[in-house]
Amino acid sequence: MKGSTPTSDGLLTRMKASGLRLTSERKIVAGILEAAKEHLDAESVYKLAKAKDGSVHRATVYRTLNRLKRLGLVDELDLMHVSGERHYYEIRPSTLHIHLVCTTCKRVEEPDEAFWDDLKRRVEKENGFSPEVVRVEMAGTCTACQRKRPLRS
Amino acid sequence: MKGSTPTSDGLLTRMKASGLRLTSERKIVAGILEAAKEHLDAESVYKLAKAKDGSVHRATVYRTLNRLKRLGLVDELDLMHVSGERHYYEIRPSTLHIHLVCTTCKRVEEPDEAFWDDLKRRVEKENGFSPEVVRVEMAGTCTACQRKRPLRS
DNA sequence: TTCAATGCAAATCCTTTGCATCGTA
DNA sequence: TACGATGCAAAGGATTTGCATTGAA
Repeated sequence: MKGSTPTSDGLLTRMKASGLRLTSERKIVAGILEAAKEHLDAESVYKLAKAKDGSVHRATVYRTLNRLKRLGLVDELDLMHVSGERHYYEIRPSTLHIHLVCTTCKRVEEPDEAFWDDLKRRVEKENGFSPEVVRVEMAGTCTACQRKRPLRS
Repeated sequence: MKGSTPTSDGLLTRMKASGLRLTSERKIVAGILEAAKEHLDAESVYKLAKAKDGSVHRATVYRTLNRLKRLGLVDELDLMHVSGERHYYEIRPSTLHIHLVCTTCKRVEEPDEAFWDDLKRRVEKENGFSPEVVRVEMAGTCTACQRKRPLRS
């Protein structure tokens, strides 16, 4: 995750702009999503929230994640199920998600967005499709794991 | 879905090659996946299977989909949750999925794979990552819906 | 003050599992 | 024939919902 690179305007600001009431529970959830250094599933968000304030209820976390998702402020990912059936939440980075998931070490890289413009232009030109949100997920082998296992085992 | 374009070798053939027993239930499920003209979730596959043979049990369908998924013969998609929380199953086309999901009419286009090589080469060169399976999902507006609503409503 | 958001607990939905039986290889 | 696959029913886990209460705007 880019996690600590605070996403543009701050999630809270955008939540407010979307007309959401900024309750203390929502502030906690937003904080967790912004600080996340790895992808978190709903249960993990709940546990972290509960650790900050024992009174936060699971249902509230689910409701909040759902609302954020429906507002398009947060996205739900499965990371191609490379490491299980869980679903992960992350702040919508802009319009583009790129995840390179290593099937060996399970680590997730998020490269820079160099080819986005190409991709977008191409799809617009060739398919007449105007993309708003783009998700690119690749499962494969990362540099480190390629070195460890240079030939097929 | 490309559905009716029978995927390379036929799913059944590849199931057999993977060492699976070809029971009548599995043949039914394979047939449904191959014939599908749209993306199907587990429940839909079950209903279609049940329609073909009333004795097919839901658990069998789930078990079969799971096994196919773990074998890499079938992929599970969420299509960016554009039209709900369901998960969809499709035969793994090769190594590449491209889905353009229209947020207005919910239709899913699957363009040809022109930019795949570029994308792959780029990721290999710039990130040292060697992709095996690639999923590109874009949510946006399709040609038809752009015409219907040329400016932002 | 008002209406959205929360906590709580029950309900629901989806998926998985244990076990006896069946059928493919 | 043997062992993997199925049907069935029950368990399990994740997520949602109704309702009374709380609290942000």
